[in-house]
Amino acid sequence: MIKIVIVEDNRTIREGLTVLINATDGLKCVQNYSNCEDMLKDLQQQHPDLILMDIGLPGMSGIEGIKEAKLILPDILILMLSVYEDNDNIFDALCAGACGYLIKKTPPARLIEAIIEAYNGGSPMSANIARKVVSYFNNNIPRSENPEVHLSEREIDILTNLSKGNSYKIIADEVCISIDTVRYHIRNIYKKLHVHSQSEAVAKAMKSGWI
Amino acid sequence: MIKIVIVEDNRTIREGLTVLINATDGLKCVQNYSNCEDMLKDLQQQHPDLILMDIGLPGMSGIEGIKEAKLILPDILILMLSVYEDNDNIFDALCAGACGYLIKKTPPARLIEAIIEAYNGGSPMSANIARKVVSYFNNNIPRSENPEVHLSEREIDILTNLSKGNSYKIIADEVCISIDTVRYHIRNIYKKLHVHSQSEAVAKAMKSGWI
DNA sequence: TGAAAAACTACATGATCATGCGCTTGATTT
DNA sequence: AAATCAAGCGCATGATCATGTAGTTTTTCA
Repeated sequence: MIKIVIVEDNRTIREGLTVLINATDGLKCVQNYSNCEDMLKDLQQQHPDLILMDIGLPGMSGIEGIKEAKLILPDILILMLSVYEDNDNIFDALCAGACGYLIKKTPPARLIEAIIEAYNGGSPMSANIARKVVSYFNNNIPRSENPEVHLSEREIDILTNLSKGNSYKIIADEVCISIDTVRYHIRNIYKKLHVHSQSEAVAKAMKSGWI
Repeated sequence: MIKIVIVEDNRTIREGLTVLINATDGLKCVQNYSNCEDMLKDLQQQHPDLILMDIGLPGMSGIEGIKEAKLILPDILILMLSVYEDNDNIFDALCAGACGYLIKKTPPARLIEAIIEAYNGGSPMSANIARKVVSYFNNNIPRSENPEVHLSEREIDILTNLSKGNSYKIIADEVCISIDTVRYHIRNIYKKLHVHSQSEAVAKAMKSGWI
């Protein structure tokens, strides 16, 4: 059961959303609010999984609300639901900690889908929102942690296996090479990453996004 | 009619995709290739709307291929179709000019949807790809999968030490407890996380944002 | 206050790891 | 054709780990 709270000043929309969510198996709207302040007061106690948040609100804006909510519950998922599609609002929301961004005319079925997607580790965005986010990368090149270090496919494969707790023997079987070759690759990984243990290698690889 | 070309070295996949696309109203695969070089030669003449591009290719990589293709047809839409889900490949692809990124196990129906979405100004991404892209903007700690699992300060301390490559002995000194106590804590960590090795524990802890 | 829970210490042992050295093979470069 | 290189394989060994059993001390809270 995914526990949801809604922050939306328009009563019709707010109540419509509540009904929609409660009509869906696996979702429950535990509370709805017309402003951030009231929501924040209850947040600790309600402990929802996800907040459906409007941006244009009386009092504290939705963007501010995200930041405050994240301070109280750092793992809370926040899905923006907004009429605005300008870059400023989109990027401010994402920077503040939103994990998805939908425009208000999103059809109900897609909205439900998006909530579930967010809960399962995704980042649902309306089509043109996603394009704007991707466009941020398209031209400029803000890459990256360790540009000169390059790990081969095999090496990434082996690191991934290590992160799953597989022993050399099991990795050898998994990847269909001998255990000594596993050792060979791990040696090279250690050299490239300047580490001397599995855990350190896995940690570094994860931090750099290789696995 | 959306004109598509495919670049994919695996013949089975390539032909499967071609059949899938041609079986869909409004889509047409005008040509398919097993490598970027051949595709680039024809690109000007074929003038497709969208390229479905693999990353791991013999010869020029998919990433390089994007850049070259964009030089020839700056408005071409490029949808990556890759087994890789690491940040390097994702962001390199997006920076090079891809407008979407799907993992290879995407079901056919979703793939068709994604092509149409891309054509209509969207940026289709597989769920966890989208999350990684969004995470670039927020310092979002990925939500812990097991909210009820609680690690003590000591345990997090020790996990952090492991991720830095410290041995039990060194951790013992660092934290000022005996090496057997280090073992004791690590046992408990393993139990809580249901793992049986340092690497797996570190991987899980990082994924859950504990360290 | 007294019992339970959490934290810590200790010892033992088979399994696994980190790393040194050396070999083969096929692909790429010169 | 020789040289270089990446990938794979093999052996050896001291170090380190994973886990079982068994205690003690400290904290917590009913």
